[in-house]
Amino acid sequence: MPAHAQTSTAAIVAAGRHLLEELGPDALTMRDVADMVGVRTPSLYKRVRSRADLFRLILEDVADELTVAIDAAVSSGDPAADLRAMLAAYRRLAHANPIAYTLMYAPQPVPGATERAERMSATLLRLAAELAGQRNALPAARTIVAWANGFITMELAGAFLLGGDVEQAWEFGLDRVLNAVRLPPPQP
Amino acid sequence: MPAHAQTSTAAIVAAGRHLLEELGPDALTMRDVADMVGVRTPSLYKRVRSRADLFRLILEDVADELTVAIDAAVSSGDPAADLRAMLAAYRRLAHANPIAYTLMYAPQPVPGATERAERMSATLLRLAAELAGQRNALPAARTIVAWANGFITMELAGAFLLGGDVEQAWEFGLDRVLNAVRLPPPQP
DNA sequence: TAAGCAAGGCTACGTGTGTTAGCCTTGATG
DNA sequence: CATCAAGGCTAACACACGTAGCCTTGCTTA
Repeated sequence: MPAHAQTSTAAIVAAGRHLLEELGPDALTMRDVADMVGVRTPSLYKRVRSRADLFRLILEDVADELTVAIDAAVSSGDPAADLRAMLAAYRRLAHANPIAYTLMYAPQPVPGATERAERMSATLLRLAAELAGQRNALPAARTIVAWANGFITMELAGAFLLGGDVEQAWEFGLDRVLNAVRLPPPQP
Repeated sequence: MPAHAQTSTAAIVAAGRHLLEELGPDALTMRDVADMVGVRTPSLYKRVRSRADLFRLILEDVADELTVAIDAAVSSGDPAADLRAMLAAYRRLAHANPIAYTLMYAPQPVPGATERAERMSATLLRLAAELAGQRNALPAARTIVAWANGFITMELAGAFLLGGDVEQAWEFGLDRVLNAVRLPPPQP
């Protein structure tokens, strides 16, 4: 290796993540990232293809953390309890990285989304199968994750504006949704 | 009134909406909007404060359509049936305007979101109260709309990658969630 | 009817950002 | 010791948003 590298892809991604969460997507400029890691702007392009690519790397980084946190939260063996712990961990990380989280479900999905989704889905699918039966595992998992994702997205967007206790609404929804997917289909 | 206006705020918003849905947020440039409505770029600033303001106007426009579509869908008098129709209309409009829809729950919420949310919530809250009782109306409404929003967000982002029938998953979740919010709390 | 006036176009320009081209230093390697 | 490429750098381009300030137009009113 020639001359000592003054930065690294990891440092660039970390700086980008910091700027993104601290000041929002528009404030994530190549200039400011370069300042943070101690090089001039064009040097970033030795590590990162483009600004869009940097966004992709940042979201991958957060997605990786999400996967790890989710898997670490599962332990008890009881599917309902495990799902509660998993979704709590999911929500906690989303709160810690609100902007990146929201961007993960933005239009123009980034390449590599498929693999990411599969990694994140494995544990969920297993638990959903235990809870709702193999036959309904996929729709049950989709119902659960749709509810959780929707709830978190809305609270992060500040869409829960009518007062009331948001925490209570989370518990309410969690109880009801987990219960609902394991019941037989309702009668009209 | 002096010299004939060659464009209008409505035309600008319509052009912006079209560009946004057709080519994505990055392609929504003031230049292209101006071309579409037949004026030069700086003339847009007589009607619109900034590009961010144009985004705001576009999202308001879509939100208004959403509100109208939702209210028009409610008719039968049966709360469950009305909710099904309402959510179907909601989803249909989201599919017709996927990028704008996703942007509505993006970071950095736009001003005016409060009023929008209240307008959109009125019907939902009434139906939720009929279905789940006055006491649980708010958390029930939040559970329903969180599920629907999450489901739609994920399918628009292409996050349902594991195959299976997405339509069936929608029906599955809809049945289960509507049923769940009117039941008494589950026993552990 | 003629003068005034402001809405709403326009051109020209400044600033900031992403990105590329191409050079130079550096230190590990044969 | 000579080579060589990784990884810095400066310079410059393209293009976007946004502002300044002018000019035309046609309604309004004395």
